[in-house]
Amino acid sequence: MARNRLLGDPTPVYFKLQTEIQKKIENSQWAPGQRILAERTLAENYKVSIGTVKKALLNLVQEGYLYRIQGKGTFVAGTTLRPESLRYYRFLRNFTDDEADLKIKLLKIKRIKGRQPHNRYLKIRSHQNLYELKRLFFYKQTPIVYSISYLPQKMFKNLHEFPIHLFEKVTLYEALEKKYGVPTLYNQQLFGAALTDNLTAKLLQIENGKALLFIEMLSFTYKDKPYEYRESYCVTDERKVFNEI
Amino acid sequence: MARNRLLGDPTPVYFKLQTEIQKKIENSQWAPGQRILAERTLAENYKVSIGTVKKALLNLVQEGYLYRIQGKGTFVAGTTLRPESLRYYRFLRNFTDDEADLKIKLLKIKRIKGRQPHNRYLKIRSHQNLYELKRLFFYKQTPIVYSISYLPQKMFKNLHEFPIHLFEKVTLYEALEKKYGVPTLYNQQLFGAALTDNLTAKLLQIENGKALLFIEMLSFTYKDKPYEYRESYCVTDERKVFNEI
DNA sequence: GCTCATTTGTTCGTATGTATC
DNA sequence: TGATACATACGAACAAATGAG
Repeated sequence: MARNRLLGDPTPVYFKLQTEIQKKIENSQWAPGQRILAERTLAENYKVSIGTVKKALLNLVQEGYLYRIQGKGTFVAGTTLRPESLRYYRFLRNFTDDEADLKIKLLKIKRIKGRQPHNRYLKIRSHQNLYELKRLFFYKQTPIVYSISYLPQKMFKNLHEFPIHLFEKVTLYEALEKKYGVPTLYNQQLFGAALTDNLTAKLLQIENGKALLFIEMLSFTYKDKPYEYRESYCVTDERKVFNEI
Repeated sequence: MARNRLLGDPTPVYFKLQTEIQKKIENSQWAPGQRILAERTLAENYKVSIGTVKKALLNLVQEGYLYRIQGKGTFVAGTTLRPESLRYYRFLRNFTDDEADLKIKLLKIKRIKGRQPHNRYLKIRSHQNLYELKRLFFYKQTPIVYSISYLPQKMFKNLHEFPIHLFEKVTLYEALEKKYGVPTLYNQQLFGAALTDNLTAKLLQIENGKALLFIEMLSFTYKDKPYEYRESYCVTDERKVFNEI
C-alpha cells in the first residue's frame, strides 16, 4: 500500500534499502564473502515486505555487490570483473585460439614521490606519494609484457613489506582485494602503439625500433575511486591482447 | 500456486515466456522500435500472473532485448537505441580528455571471394563470398584510422548498391541494423602493434616505419553470430583508443 | 490546462517449490 | 529429517507517466 511513501518522498523504498546495503559494503562494514541477513530478517528489521527486500537485493546482485545461493544465503561479493578478463592480460594468437598462460616476475617495488599525470589520474593531490611496481610477464620463458604500476601509498600502507611471491603467484587484483579489501569493479584502458626504446628492448629481449602495443590502464574500486594506474608495453608479434565488450 | 509446473517440468514459467519473446525478436517477427503487447494482455494471453510477465520482461530489458517507458509501453530494442555502449572506437588524448569527433570517408566497397581466416572468424564456409569495405576516419582533416571490414554477402545482399553517404553519415552499425535488421550485441577485439607499410603510410599521411595500433574486431548479432570482421590501423601519437570494462 | 484511459512502476502479502546443511 | 534460506508464482491495490481528447 506504499505506506512508506505517503509523506511526499518519491524515492522508492526498495531503492533506499538498496542504497543502505550498498554503503555498508562500500565502507567495509560488510566484507567480501560475508553472509548478510536473510530476506525475512531484513524485511522484519526494515518493516517492508519480502518482495521489496528481494528487489533491493537482486538489484545489488546485478550491480555486482552481492551474490545469492539458494538454500545458503546472500553474500557480499568481491571483484566483479569476470575472472577471465581479470587474468592480466589475455593473450591470443587469433580469435579462435586458446588463452596463453603467463608467469609474472616482480622486478622492483619502491616508494616514489607523487608525479603527474599519475596523481591526477588517481585523483590524489600532487604531494601524495606512490608505490611503483615494475613487473615482467612471461609466456614460456619469453617476456612479452613489461608493466609499471602506480598505487597511492596512503591507500596501501606497507605494500613493500609483503613477500614478493604475493605479486608473482596471484594477480595484483586478488592480492589487493585480500590484503586491503579493495575489490576491482571496472577499469579503463587507452591503447596505443610505441617504438621500442633501449630499456624496453633489453627487458623484452627484442631489437630496438620494433612496434610495441602500449596500454595505459586505470582500475577503479567503490565510489568510482581509481586505485591503480598502469603502463604496459606488449610484444604482439605472436599473440595479441584480447578484449570483449 | 505454480499450476504450470505440476507436471515435473522444472523450467520456470517466466523463463519460457522470456524465451518465447526473445525468439520473436531474434527472428525479426518483432522489429526494433516496435511496441509489444501490454503486461496485462500478455498475462491474459499466456494465462499467467502479471508478476510473472513482469519478471520475464525485466529480464529481457536487462539483456538488452527490450526497453520500457512508464505510461507508454514495452519496446523492442536495437543497437541504435543504446548509443554509448557500442560506439566506434573512442579517441582520447588521456583519461580526463573528451572524446574526439571523427568523420568517416568510404574509400571503396567491393565484392570479393571468401578468404581465410576471415571466413573462419565469420563462421561461414570458405567458398562464401564477402563484401570488403575500406574506410578512413578523420579527426579535423587528419586521417587517424584506416579500416577494412569484411561482411558475408549472403547476409547483406546488395550492400554495394546503397548510396555511399550511408556509410559516411552514420556508423556501420546503425546502417546494418536499419537496412538488414542486424543489431550489434557485442564484439571482440584483438589489440596489437604494427609498423607502417607503404600503403598505410600513404593513406594515413605519415612517414614509413612508425608504430601503429592494429585492431582486429569481430562483431556479433543474435545467437552469437559474427557478421563483421574488421582490421583497423590507428595513428595513436596524439589520441589513444579508449575502452572500459 | 484538465480529464481520462492506458501502461508501467512500486508495494504489499501469501503460498509453495527447492537447495543446503 | 527438519530447519533455514532463496526462488517462483499468484494477485491486489495504488502511484506515476504518457498521450489523446
